[in-house]
Amino acid sequence: MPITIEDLASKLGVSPSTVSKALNDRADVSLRTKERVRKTVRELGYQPSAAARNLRRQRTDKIGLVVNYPIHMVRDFLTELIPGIAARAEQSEYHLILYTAMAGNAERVKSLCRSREVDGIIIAWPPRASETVALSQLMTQEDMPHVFLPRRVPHEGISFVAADHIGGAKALTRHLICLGHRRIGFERLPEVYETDFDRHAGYCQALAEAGIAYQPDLVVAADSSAVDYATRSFRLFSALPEPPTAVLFFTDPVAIRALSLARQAGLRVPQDLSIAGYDGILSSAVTEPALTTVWQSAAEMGRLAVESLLQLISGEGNGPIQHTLPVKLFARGSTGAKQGG
Amino acid sequence: MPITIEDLASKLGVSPSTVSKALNDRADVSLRTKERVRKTVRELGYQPSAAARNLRRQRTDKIGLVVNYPIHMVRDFLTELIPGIAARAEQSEYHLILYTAMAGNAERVKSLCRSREVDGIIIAWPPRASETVALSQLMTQEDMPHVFLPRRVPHEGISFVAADHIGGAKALTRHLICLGHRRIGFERLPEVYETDFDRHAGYCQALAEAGIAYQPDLVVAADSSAVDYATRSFRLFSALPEPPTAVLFFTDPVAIRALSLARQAGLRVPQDLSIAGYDGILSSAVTEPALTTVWQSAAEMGRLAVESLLQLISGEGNGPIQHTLPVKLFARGSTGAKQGG
DNA sequence: AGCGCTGACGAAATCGATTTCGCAATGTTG
DNA sequence: CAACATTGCGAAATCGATTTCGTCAGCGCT
Repeated sequence: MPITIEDLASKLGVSPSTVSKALNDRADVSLRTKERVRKTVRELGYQPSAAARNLRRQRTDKIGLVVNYPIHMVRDFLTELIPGIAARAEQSEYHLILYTAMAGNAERVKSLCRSREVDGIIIAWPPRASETVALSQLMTQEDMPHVFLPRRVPHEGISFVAADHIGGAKALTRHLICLGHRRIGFERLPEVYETDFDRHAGYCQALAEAGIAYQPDLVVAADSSAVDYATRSFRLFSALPEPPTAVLFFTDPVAIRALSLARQAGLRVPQDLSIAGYDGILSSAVTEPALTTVWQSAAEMGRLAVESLLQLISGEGNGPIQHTLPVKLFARGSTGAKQGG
Repeated sequence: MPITIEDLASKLGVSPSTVSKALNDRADVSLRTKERVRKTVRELGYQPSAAARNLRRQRTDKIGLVVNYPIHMVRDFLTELIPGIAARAEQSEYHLILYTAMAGNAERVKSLCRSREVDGIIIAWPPRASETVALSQLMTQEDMPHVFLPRRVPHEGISFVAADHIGGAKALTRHLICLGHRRIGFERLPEVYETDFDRHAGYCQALAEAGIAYQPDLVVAADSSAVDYATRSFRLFSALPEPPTAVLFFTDPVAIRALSLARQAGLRVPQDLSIAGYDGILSSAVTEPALTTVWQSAAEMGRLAVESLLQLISGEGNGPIQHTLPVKLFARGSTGAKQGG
């Protein structure tokens, strides 16, 4: 029922090809004709059929965001990421299609590639390194530009946008060291993602630079399968013969939980125990005391991911694009100078 | 470069039509052939071209979400809404395309309709009533199914999914009345959206049912153009000759800000002043004291919106679909029994 | 044998744009 | 003035699927 290019053409007394060429501003249409066409297009409100264009031009001006992770675990990040991606994409007349139900399923990614319903793909949360490499190869074979996010991928041939987690953990650790802390607890994940790896490295570096010996018992592996693993981690720290005076928790929610647990245990924060989180979720600003944390701009990462992807799509840059963004330290009330000793 | 239906057909020694019919499980293909086709499809990983299908079938199996509001103002809601919509859509083999850069621009909505790149549209945040009606008519003319969200639209011909703001404000007000409050402040928006209208109605109803006279001076219109309008509203309440003992703020962020302001003013919450918010954002749970608020499940609204939209698309239901969802009261520490008097 | 019917398949039209190529009408040059 | 270039346009092919319609073989029935 909508108006087609044919309708337009017959109304103008020219051929469809001429209309098409006029609208795409080709050289072999006279200025006069172009004007006539554009005028009528405005009057009739003609809009070309997306499907027909896509089919003929073999591109869709759309990019896909594959969320490769349980959404409820990364909500805060997505909240920033998705608008960031959409806004940047729309600047370049691209649009964003969301795929949230294909977590870890390479087969579905392959189908997505072959259906050609997007020109490029952003994968949020790459799986473990080996799977990620396989996934990337698959997409490369299908000739589908792609960028991973927000974890770096330890492979030189793969494009990603990541936050500088070494720098983030280092900044946090340094901050605590400056406050006089020497026994700094560090919660890490048992899973072997680069994120964990990097943060641990940052922690180690900061200690080393300050000449503080690394104490393995101060590093606790979280058991993310446990229902309330925040409590578990917190207890492991406080059960140590000589408990830390400051603890870096792996995420803000865990740290926020730790604030309550500390209060329940009769510990004052930060006088008796300094607590820091990671990620800079919104809630971290309104706890009592406010949480010291490190923040990565998800919107900025999204923006950069789109820009990288557009480059890959246009085939400008040669080879993979890898970005590591600085993070920002928010030193707030939950960390303070070490008391006594 | 990808495999086409023609490749498949010649590999199998049948015609493209037969392959297509086999894949779409038509009756006029023998079981034996269907099996052969399916087997080869699996082997070759054939996936039909989305563009070609869309063109021929005149549908895309995609729905659009038009975010008709400054994103940073509705982040918390979108965080829940988008995954809710995407998840439900994907259940029915639909996907979600995001449009965030066309706020209030009817012309762009029209283009979207005419390009036929989506089968239906969800509009998040309808504009003022008259514009909404115009927008809806425009889409109806273009034969584009659509649903508004999360505000009700005061027009019987328009489909929407909304939260029960009358009930929400009523529940909050009742809650405060039960706690012994009689002078209950109510912050409202100057803009004339149904949301504000409904909440005010709920507030009035609760007062009326309790036999409490409505006091115009206890109702303050927020000046959302002011930089820190939370402060402005708070001061207006406390400057009253006889200040309220409890206040309903229009949103959680404002209420959270009010918690600080109260503390600064030397008021204890809830002993000296009860404070309630609205929306149930995540941060509301971690303030000190935690905020009493009302929560609407954005995910659930998204789910319902998709379901309504799918019905409109399939043409099952006749006429518009209107849903009003109950909201949930979270009575927390920021509201307490009225002291003295 | 003749008729109609059914089951299985393929040829060709179709969706609506873009792009290639050819052609006619001009303009330019030696 | 002939030869050649340039300009502006249209006919037709193309993208890759779906759908309509026609064909033909095989079958049962009289």
